[in-house]
Amino acid sequence: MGPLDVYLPYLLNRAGARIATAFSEEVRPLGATLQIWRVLAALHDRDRRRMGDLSETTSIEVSTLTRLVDAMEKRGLVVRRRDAADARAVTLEVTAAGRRLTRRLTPIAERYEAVALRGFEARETEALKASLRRLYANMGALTVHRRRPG
Amino acid sequence: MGPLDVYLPYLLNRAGARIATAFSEEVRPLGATLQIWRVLAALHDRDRRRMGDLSETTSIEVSTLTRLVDAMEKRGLVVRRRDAADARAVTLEVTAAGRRLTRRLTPIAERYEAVALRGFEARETEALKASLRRLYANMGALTVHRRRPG
DNA sequence: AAGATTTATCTGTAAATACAAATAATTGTA
DNA sequence: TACAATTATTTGTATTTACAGATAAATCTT
Repeated sequence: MGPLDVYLPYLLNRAGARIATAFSEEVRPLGATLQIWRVLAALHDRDRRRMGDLSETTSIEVSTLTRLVDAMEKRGLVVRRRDAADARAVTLEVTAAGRRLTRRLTPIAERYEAVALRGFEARETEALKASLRRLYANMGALTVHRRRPG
Repeated sequence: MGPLDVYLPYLLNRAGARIATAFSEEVRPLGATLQIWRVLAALHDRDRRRMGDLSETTSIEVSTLTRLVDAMEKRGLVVRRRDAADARAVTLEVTAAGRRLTRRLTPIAERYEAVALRGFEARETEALKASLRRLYANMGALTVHRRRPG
C-alpha cells in the first residue's frame, strides 16, 4: 500500500488545512475568519445573494452560514433583507464596513496564495487550479446531495 | 476581484470536502471513518508508531487522536503499548481485526481516487500530487508550529 | 544525584460544525 | 380559493475538533 501521502484525499486535506490555519491566524487580528472572508468575497463578486446561493458557492453548510451571518450582521458587515420577489428567501447585502474589511482581506489572501505557490510557474499554477476544479466536478456527479429516499 | 473559485485555498477546501464526505459515507457501514482509515493506512505502512508520530503523518491533532485511538482500541482495531525504550511514549499496534478492516478499506480508497481523477492522464495525476506536496512544504516553512511565546 | 527543563500523552472544556426538525412562505392543483 | 407539496431559512442538539492545562517520564545541568 505504501505511505499515506500517495492518496489524493490526504494530500488535499493536509495542504488545505495548512493554508487555512495560516490564513486564519493572520486575519484574526482583523476580527475575521476564513469563512467570513469567503462570504465577503462571494458578495464582492455578486452582491445581494440568497443564503442558499451563498451556501452553495462558499461550500459553507446553510445552518452554519445562518449563524455566521448572525455574527456578521451584528458586526455590521452585512444586512439581511427579505427578497422582494420571494419572501421565503433572504438576501445579503454588504455594508460600507463590509467592503472596507474586504479591501483589507484581499491583499492578505493574495499574499498567502503567493506563499503557497512559491516556485510555481504560472502554467503550473493554472494546471493545479484547473485540476482541482475538475476534481470537484468529478465528485459532484457522485455527491447526489441527499434527496429524499424515494 | 472576481469569483471565489480563483482562490487556491477555496479550491482545495471544496474539492477536499467533497471527496472526504463521499468517502466517509461509503465507509460508514463498515464502522469506519476517514480518520480511522488514515490511522490504519499509516500503521499499515509502518506499524508500532508513537502517537506523536501518527499525529504528524495523519495530520490529526494529538488530542483528537487520543480519543480516536480510544475508540479504535475499544473496537479492537489497535492496541496501545508503552514504548519500551521511552516510557513517556505510547506505541500503537494493529490487531488482526485492524488488518482485516484495512484490507476492506484500501480498495474503497482506491476506487474513490479513480472517481476523483476520472479523465486525468497519469501524467496529470502525478503533477497534481506533486503540486500538493510542494504546496504543503511551502506552507510548512511558514507554519511555525506554535512555539512558546518567548 | 537533585532539581529544572523538555518531551509525550491525556483530559477539561469551549468553539465549530452538521444533521434533523421546526417555521414560514410560495407554488401547484383540484 | 383551499389543500397539498415544495422551497428557503432558522433553531435544536449531538458530534467533532482544537486549544490549553494537567500528568508523567525522560534528559540535561550543575
